[in-house]
Amino acid sequence: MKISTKGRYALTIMRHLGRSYHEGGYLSLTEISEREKISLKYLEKIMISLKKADFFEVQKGKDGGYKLKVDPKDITIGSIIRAAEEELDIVDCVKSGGCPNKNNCGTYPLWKGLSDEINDYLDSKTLKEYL
Amino acid sequence: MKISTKGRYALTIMRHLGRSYHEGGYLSLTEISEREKISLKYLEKIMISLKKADFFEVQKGKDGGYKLKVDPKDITIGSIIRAAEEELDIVDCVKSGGCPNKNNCGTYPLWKGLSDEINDYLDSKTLKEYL
DNA sequence: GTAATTCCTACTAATTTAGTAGTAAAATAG
DNA sequence: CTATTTTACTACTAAATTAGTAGGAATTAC
Repeated sequence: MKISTKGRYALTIMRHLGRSYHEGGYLSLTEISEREKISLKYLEKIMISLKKADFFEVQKGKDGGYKLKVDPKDITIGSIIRAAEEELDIVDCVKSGGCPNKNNCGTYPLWKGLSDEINDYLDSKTLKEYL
Repeated sequence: MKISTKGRYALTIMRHLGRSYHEGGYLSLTEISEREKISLKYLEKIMISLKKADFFEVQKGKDGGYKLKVDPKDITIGSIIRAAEEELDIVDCVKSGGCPNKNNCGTYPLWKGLSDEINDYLDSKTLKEYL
């Protein structure tokens, strides 16, 4: 049971963006790629997932990049990880539409409880706390 | 981020063993395999991991199998899952000897906190509660 | 001694995660 | 207006992990 590098790199991206939040300019993936020595192509791919969450404004072309449009104090770590990992559920049965037998399953409450625990924890932390 | 079938099947095995705890006899994997429609060979493999935890007495040969030597009320779900999954750590950096830079890492406390949260939750539940 | 069982070693298949490649489209500086 | 920089899109490959299978040796009850 692991948080994938995708999730961890997503947080890395968000931390860079978070740190430049008050400066106002755009930060490009090229820049983050160089600072972190992570391939630009891989960051681009992670960004595709991350964009679902609608955290940023995008500017193409020279001096372009991304900037946060939400204050880091209002972005939870959970929302970042969920966007990046597509699936943050500990077992398939807890996702919506998951198990048709959940009301009759001896272990469903266990996995549901764990899943809630994880999500609550990650939602209790904000990006600001980890800049 | 998922609990693997290995972990879930390990719990399935332990639930069967837990339910027959007070009868005292041995329960074979063949029997569990038939009840649950899970391949015997796969259950055997999972049992190899599970045995590390020293939960049972083993009897080879006819009418043999496994029986718990620890009361289900004293077995935590965490101890089962950790035995089965080899690695219950959310990121590599939290395992012992993990990251050499942990004291200087901006996100180590996040992952460590999450990891502790998960383990504490699973250790707060006993097998008895899920028979 | 035979049937049922665990124990041991090795292998294969399937799935997921990680990472790369190439190009198109947009935006801007100059 | 054009060269450059950047995101956006599509498709692929490689590596690692997870899931599952196969065959037989050792042990035990009857």
